[in-house]
Amino acid sequence: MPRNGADPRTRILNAARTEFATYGLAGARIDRIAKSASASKERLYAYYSDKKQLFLEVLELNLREFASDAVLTDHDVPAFAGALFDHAVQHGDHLRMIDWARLETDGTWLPALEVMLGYRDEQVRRIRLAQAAGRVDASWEPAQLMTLVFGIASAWVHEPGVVLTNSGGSDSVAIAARRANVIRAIERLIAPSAEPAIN
Amino acid sequence: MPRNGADPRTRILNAARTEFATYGLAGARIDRIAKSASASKERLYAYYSDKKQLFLEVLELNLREFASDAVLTDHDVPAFAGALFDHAVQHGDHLRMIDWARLETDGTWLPALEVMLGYRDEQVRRIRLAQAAGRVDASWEPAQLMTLVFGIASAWVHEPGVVLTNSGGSDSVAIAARRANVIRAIERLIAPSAEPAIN
DNA sequence: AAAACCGAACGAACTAGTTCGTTTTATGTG
DNA sequence: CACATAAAACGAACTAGTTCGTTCGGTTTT
Repeated sequence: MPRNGADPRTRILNAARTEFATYGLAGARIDRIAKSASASKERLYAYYSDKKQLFLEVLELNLREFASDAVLTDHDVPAFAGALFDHAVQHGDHLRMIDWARLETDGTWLPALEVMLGYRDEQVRRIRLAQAAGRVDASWEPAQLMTLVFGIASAWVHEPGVVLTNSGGSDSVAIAARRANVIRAIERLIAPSAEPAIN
Repeated sequence: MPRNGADPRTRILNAARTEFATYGLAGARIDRIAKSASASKERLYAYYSDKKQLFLEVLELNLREFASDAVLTDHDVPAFAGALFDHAVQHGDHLRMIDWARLETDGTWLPALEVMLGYRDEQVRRIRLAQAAGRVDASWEPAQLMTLVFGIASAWVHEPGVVLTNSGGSDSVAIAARRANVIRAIERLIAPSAEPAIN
């Protein structure tokens, strides 16, 4: 855990990332972060004013990486969903942080999430383009479809049974199967057809 | 909040339900529960040995209500998804509790979740029946489809953008639109023989 | 009278954040 | 290269506040 050649500031930030992702804002321990970063609390508070601010810094960082990692390109929504799924698998921390932020929040903070909103709106815009290109059924309301894609890509992260028991396994075979199911689900969702209209 | 004519034990349990759903295990305050239940801490610890045990009691109760509320019947998976969605809307607490339990857990507890596993397995079995009845595409692996249905039905609960900002509104019109989208998504998923089964 | 209940106080353990003396590292100068 | 000086970092103790769980005398209910 201590393998961090970087300067204390980054060491602390990295330690905070796993600490907050694991225990949340309330459950995280400042001393544990400092120790795991091989740094002193004195340094921690020299760089970050607050426990909460450090938490928000981590959250924003995660959201930023998330946003730059999974982007809808070439009107290819299934591939986009696949990228979302892969990101969720490889960076489980990011999803956890988002959940922590959602649960531990009064609704009274907007600092980091403009990142998320900008990202979301951009992808929604691209869904609209994919619809114009005939790659996605036009009867979907873009923003709603976006939410569905997110929900499907992260279904295995939030599913109560699998998740609470650690059952279902995390071996690469099972993961590949899930990924294939995600792709297939999305393909079925977006397949253009002669269906009635919306809302 | 304090209007509870019941005996202290149930008053405490009810207060604990909203407290834990709101703040989680670590964030919940015993004094707040007691006060909100118009009971004394002395009574609380007379009935419940532990903060954690009270939390688990609440969780199990929620899972039980959840399991009896949304059941797959008549091979009608879209209706099942609708029921899941409705339950998520009307009992947001239950979903939050599940998320809290997932996040705040080391993986070292099985007390309450046998409820969830039994429920899950039963619904999976019914999906299999729906497939046999030709109402659901047989090429889906039942358990995987189950997870997808859950993910779709609760997509708006977990979607980062909507959820972190409280945007998107919770008016009945928006909710109805979401519900319709859930149904439509499921219908597209399960539609039999959309794929090349050759012949 | 006995049991259930309240209210208030208390102890012990934790924890965020601060302070301060000491040590290490970086930097510049002769 | 040697050396001085300042900034950066460490470590450990300390403050102040919070919170779980307990205890106990008094009050209401049965």
